Amino acid sequence: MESPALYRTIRHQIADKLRADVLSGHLPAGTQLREKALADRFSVSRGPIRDSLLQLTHEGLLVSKPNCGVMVGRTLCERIQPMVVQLRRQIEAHAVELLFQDKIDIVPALDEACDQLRIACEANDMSSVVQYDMAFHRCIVEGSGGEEMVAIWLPIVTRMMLHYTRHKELIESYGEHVAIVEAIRKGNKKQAKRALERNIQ
Amino acid sequence: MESPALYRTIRHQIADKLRADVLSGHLPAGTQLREKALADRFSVSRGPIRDSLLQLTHEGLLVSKPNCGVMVGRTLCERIQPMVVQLRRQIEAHAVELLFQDKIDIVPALDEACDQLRIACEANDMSSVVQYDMAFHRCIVEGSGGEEMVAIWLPIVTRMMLHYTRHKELIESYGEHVAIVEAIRKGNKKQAKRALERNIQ
DNA sequence: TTATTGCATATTGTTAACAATTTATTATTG
DNA sequence: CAATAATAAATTGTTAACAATATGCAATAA
Repeated sequence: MESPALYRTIRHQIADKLRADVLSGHLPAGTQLREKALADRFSVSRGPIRDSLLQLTHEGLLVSKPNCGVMVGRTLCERIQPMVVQLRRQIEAHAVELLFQDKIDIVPALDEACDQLRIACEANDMSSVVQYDMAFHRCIVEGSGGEEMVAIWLPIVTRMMLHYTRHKELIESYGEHVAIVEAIRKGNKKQAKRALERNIQ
Repeated sequence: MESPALYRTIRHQIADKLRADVLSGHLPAGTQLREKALADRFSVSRGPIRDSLLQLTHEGLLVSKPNCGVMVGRTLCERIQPMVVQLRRQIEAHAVELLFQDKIDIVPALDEACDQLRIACEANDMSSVVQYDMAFHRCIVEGSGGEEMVAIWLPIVTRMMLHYTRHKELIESYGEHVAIVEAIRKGNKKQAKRALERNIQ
């Protein structure tokens, strides 16, 4: 899900763990997170914990109140939800456009993400499902537009992923992603965009 | 530019000052920022400085390399620039749609922002120009979709604002914003969207 | 009984010292 | 002289203690 060079800093590892906990629904909306408790749990001091909480707050998973700490954010406001879906579709469609335009091959990376997604789906491991679902789409965005494009895409997709309960059967999600990678493999741009649009809702 | 309750935490004040320095071009791209130097300059310890740098890194103004510190980011990659402009136009157009739909009145706030923008333009104070230009558009976005919409909009507009050198004459920028607020005041939705689109490029 | 005030507790904000890592310099060797 | 290795300086990462702020509870008054 992250850069190839494995995490160096503690804050990244902690942020990843907390992110998975929030996105998988293991930490319900409204849950208060205490710095001291987290510091004890991860066996570090409050410094790196604060860094992680600050990061997740910026990602939109946590909401902060000065001097009062942070809590897990609520699901995306319905008022702007349609616009958010539209923006994400547009970004990823544009990403596909760039990939085809510059003949960038990300199929191996997508296959890898798909495999991990399938394993997570079969194991009913929500935390991993969310992680690899995002990793799949991140491949597309990062491959086409680099970190700068990811930075714009991330706050949007993160908020959409807050409480991932769209699919009755997780394996359906896997199928949708297979369809996307197959279209890209065939070089069928239009079909790839359609498959993406179907997956993003 | 921020919430009505004036800043309580040091990191917010420092982040605001540094943000203005970067966006106005006072700190050129590639400039290395040292925690110790900033701590001395603002007469605080490195703790709040680190928080501020982390925040600005997430906003896209700074780029970080672990164990090596942060530096001022480069201007937006041309490859994705057209998409970014398109996304921002779409967000703010949607914001106008919501404002009209729910009859939310933000004209007084826009007038206020316009006044401050005019003063900054006349004084040729780039730092303030950028600040109040963003504040103007933030009124529209926050008024229609709240903090959640701002969080999605901010990474986009921040990257567009990196090195604000579009206008030969700053006062032209002021005029464009007056046109926007006048259209909204008249209740002319279409004209408001057109004026926004002209301003966003 | 209900609301309010004051106090005790808990939590975050800040600081300064220490540890680990990176960068720059200098010495050494082919 | 060029390239490399060892060393020194500077910088970031982390920790723990202290200060400021907010929360919860009990005592008091209306």
